[in-house]
Amino acid sequence: MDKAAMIYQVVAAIPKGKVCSYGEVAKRAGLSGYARYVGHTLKNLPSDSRLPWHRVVNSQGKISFAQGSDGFTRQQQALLGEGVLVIDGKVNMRRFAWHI
DNA sequence: GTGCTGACAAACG
DNA sequence: CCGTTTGCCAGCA
Repeated sequence: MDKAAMIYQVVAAIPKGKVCSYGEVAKRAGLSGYARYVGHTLKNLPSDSRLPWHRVVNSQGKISFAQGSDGFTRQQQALLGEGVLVIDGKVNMRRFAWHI
């Protein structure tokens, strides 16, 4: 199984309305320490991919894009659309963090 | 092969 | 809470 494929599986398994950190995704994919690789993989996603990449944030619960950037806005809107509260680019991990 | 970069993370101060 | 430092791994020039 390809590493990228493992990451896709984990990201695709994140329930709607929940979020997960890059490090967590990497761990659940059996790729401990590959947090940065997860970011690299999501960045390379084809535009026609239906992967819920917007449910992945950094360990601080913040969107890993510069505020005001295109990616930032799209991710924030996608999360808000699922009922995830995003304030100042930060997600309330207490309520929306995904854990098995 | 070497060195820098990046949608990261954890530990410090 | 914020900035810095160190550790990580893959991709690219």
